[in-house]
Amino acid sequence: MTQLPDVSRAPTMTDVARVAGVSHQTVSRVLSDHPNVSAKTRAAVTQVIEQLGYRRNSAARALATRRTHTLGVIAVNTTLHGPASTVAGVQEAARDRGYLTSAVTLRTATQTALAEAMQHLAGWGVEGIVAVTPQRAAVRALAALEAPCPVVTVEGGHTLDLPGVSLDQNLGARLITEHLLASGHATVWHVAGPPDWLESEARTQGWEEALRDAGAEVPPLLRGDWSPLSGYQAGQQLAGRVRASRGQGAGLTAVFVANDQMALGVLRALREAGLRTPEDVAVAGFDDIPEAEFFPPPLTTIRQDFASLGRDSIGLLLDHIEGRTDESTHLVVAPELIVRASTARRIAPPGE
Amino acid sequence: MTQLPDVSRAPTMTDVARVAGVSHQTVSRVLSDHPNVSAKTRAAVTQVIEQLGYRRNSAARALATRRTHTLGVIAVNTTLHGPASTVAGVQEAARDRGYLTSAVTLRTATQTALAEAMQHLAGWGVEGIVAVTPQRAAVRALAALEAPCPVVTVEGGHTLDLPGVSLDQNLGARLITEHLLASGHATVWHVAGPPDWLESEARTQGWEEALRDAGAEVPPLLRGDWSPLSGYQAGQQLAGRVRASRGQGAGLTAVFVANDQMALGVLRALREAGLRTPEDVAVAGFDDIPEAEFFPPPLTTIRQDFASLGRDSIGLLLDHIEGRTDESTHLVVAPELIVRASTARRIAPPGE
DNA sequence: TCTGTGCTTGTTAGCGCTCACAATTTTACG
DNA sequence: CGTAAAATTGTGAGCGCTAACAAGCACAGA
Repeated sequence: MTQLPDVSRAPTMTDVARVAGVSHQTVSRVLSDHPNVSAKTRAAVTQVIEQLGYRRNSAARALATRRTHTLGVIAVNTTLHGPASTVAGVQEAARDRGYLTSAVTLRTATQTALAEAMQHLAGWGVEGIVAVTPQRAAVRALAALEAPCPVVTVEGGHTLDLPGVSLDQNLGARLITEHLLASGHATVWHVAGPPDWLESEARTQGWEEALRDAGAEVPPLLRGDWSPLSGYQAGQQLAGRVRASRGQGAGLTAVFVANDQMALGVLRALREAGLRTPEDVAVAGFDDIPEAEFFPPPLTTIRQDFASLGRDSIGLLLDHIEGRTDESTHLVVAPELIVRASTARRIAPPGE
Repeated sequence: MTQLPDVSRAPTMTDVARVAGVSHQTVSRVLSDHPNVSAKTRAAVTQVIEQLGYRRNSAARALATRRTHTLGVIAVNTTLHGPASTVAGVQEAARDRGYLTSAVTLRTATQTALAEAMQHLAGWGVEGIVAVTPQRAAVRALAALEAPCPVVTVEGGHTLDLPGVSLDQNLGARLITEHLLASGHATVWHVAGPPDWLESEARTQGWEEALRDAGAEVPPLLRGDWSPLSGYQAGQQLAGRVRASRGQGAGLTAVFVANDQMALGVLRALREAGLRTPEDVAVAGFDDIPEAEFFPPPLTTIRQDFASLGRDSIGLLLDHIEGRTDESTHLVVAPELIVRASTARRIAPPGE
């Protein structure tokens, strides 16, 4: 019934104020939940806002407050499960905290590409950047760059003094290894990921430490490149060793594979070699990809909580932006061991 | 040597103007490549911009031009290869065209979730939205919503009158099917994806059409859910049929699987059943995921050019935003057949 | 020399919002 | 009741930029 202002463009705060019979500032107060507004006024304004379909202009707001409330995400390889989930987690967390995120996906993390991505984001006035950079080279390139805003890494390790958050890969590997040792295996073999990846290195380290702590023999390392094929090839080598090691001291009865995809390849190679899992060789993975539960047999693995990884990275970033902390902090998220059929307990260790 | 203005905050256009001895408007002209600026002035201004490290304030620009140059992306299931690549393609294309993108990832494409995502994006004044919604239900929900800006769908089919762009799934399926028929197979079996997915339906349709056009028998349909496990199960059924159909008219010698992941499962089931690929049964997939080339054997499949899918969707969206077209258009991207070892030509069709 | 045309530059007024402050009303309490 | 304190509301300026217009200048042709 009230007369509407010009329909040709989106209503402004002043339009709302005029219709509600208050000042534009009062409208602003209502919108930002300022305490000193009477309930009656607040209700009236809210009603007019609804009625006009008013929506705050974020550009004007950003100009006046000098805050864009926008964050940038730089990620490499977002087509893989891990990075893709992490980016999704970051975006969700940022959205919950009232920030807009914009993601830039890089094919390769060269310094040039990283610099360009930063320029792009800086041009839009992002207040902070989350960099999902699991490779050592990428983190190094990132650290060398002078950023126009705070930068937080995810899965970037804590070798350099960039603040960041990562999963406790080391602990995850220990959990897996200890679980296998506790299940009655004399030692645990390991198929690692590529050397430049921080995740890969930490998992290898955790595995080795767990073995040493338990006084178990440390078998030679096999290496893959995260792909199922490389796991398959490693699996073939392992199958050969199983036969060779039969009846000897610490036989090959358990394998910790650095990710689930490679584990898939290992499982298949073992199966083709006539070895049963877990009866002959127990196999564990890392990541808990959605398919892992349906592997033959269902895979024991480490679950990574990407949502909380995202939440923590955003929390850390906002701490820096809003000046709650100056030091470069490093948060670590605890992983969770998921035990499935591929590592069922050995009832009676045979032939030892 | 020139005196720098207050360092405590980022330099503004006026700062640049003062140092360069021109008006702020001239600086603005240089920045927006306006033709009527003398070479000398342009050079001087450019140099000062460099020197001060000046960067245009996008919020102020957006406020003055009433253009945010921001686009939204709404996607479901971005942890899968297809959607993840598509989103990356969209983001890259938008960036090339000078737009900022912000992505919202949904777990499930309910109408509520879609509406919330739109509200979020609308709050930041996005000028358009790209929705990556491969499920029929999601497109329907989207069409029912009244959007605050132009919306373009990717892989949303052209059933409803939303403009969009999609891969020619039908053609892809035909290419695969015709390739198999041309290789000497009497007919081609099919493992389809879940029924609610538009991609799945179009692939099934293309397969069926190609068979009918060639006058080939249309075998019963098997169905999976995109996962390797479901492919494995379908593969087991297929293996059973192979034995049953030996020596009969149109035997089971070729299978078109609706995506590469399921094809992986099929390959394994066939292998376990003692059947060789491609000698006994040829297998083809769809998507060309990075692993497909390394499957045992390397998989014949359909490559989807996600980058051009992204580029086209952004092109279409900007056409709508900038008023170059009013009608809802639907673009279709042609797929590419990648022939690999899994469908090697049959030299002499045995036993027929 | 004068006028007209095109090129180059400067001036002014907002875009829609928030901040700091001022003005007004209400409430509290001696 | 009166007055101080608190709560509520309004006013003006300005965030950094672009659009529209105005002004200055050089150069051509009459």
